[in-house]
Amino acid sequence: MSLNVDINKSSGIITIREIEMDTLDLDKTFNCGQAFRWKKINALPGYIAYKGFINNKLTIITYNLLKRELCAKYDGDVADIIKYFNLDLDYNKIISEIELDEYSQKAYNYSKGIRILHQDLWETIVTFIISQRNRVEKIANSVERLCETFGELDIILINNREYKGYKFPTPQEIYTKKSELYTIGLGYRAEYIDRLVQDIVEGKNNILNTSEEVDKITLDYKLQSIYGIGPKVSNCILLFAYNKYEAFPIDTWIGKVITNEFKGNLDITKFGKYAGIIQQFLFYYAKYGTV
DNA sequence: GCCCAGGCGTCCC
DNA sequence: GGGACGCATGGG
Repeated sequence: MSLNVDINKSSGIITIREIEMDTLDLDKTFNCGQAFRWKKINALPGYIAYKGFINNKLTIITYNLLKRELCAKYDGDVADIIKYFNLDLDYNKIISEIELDEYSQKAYNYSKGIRILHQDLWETIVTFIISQRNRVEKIANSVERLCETFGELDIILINNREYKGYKFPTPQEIYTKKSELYTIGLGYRAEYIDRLVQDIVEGKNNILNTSEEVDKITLDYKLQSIYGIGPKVSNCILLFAYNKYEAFPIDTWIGKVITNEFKGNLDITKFGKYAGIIQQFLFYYAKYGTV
């Protein structure tokens, strides 16, 4: 599938045209619980705008509802934006090839517009370690404090207006003053991050050097051998960072869906190799769709 | 104050 | 290998 792309040389703004809301809805995609650092910012009428990070570079993303254009103020290549949003994946085609049961169909109708992002591995590992037994709103606060405490300030300029944000800290940046992990309200999860940071910096853990070509089983094993990462967090990392779409995280919400809607027995293989996308629809519908 | 959250490690059988 | 149980915080 070919994308209609344009780059404005003077402003450096990347525009990707003909992006439909029902295959990329920024509000749903950024707030569905897969990413925790995108913040909605003021925009002109007819636009949706967010501030966040892509490849750990401060980025402003806007969507023009009328023209159906996605814009990115991003210091890097167009390919990075396409990769981050997985824009080369045709969601309509993928969904049309899955036989949805009645409940999954309802979940899809409610959730369409969510795309699984292709997020930074290290950031995803840490944020989903923090996510365990936690609330989405609180996870975002914890991650933000982590970035403010250990990360580097990034600033970009659009029309003479400054936008600021703290980058996600590297393992080394955390390691150099890691005792502060215990002062920013992470609870018992601070120790998990502490040990992982130490193992990575001391060369005892090479998870950040693993290729995305490695198979899901091997990656899952490597992830779950990390102290503080179990099946659920591992599946989130496999899905949101490695984009292993067969990954199907089962959390409390999906657990409730399986119990209440599928009589305790859901065969996820019926969703095929993109089951993880359906999982996200089910999660979003269960959490937000049924008041 | 009490309850709970995109779970996991540790016992114990 | 499976089922209880405790777990640090902060927000409602």
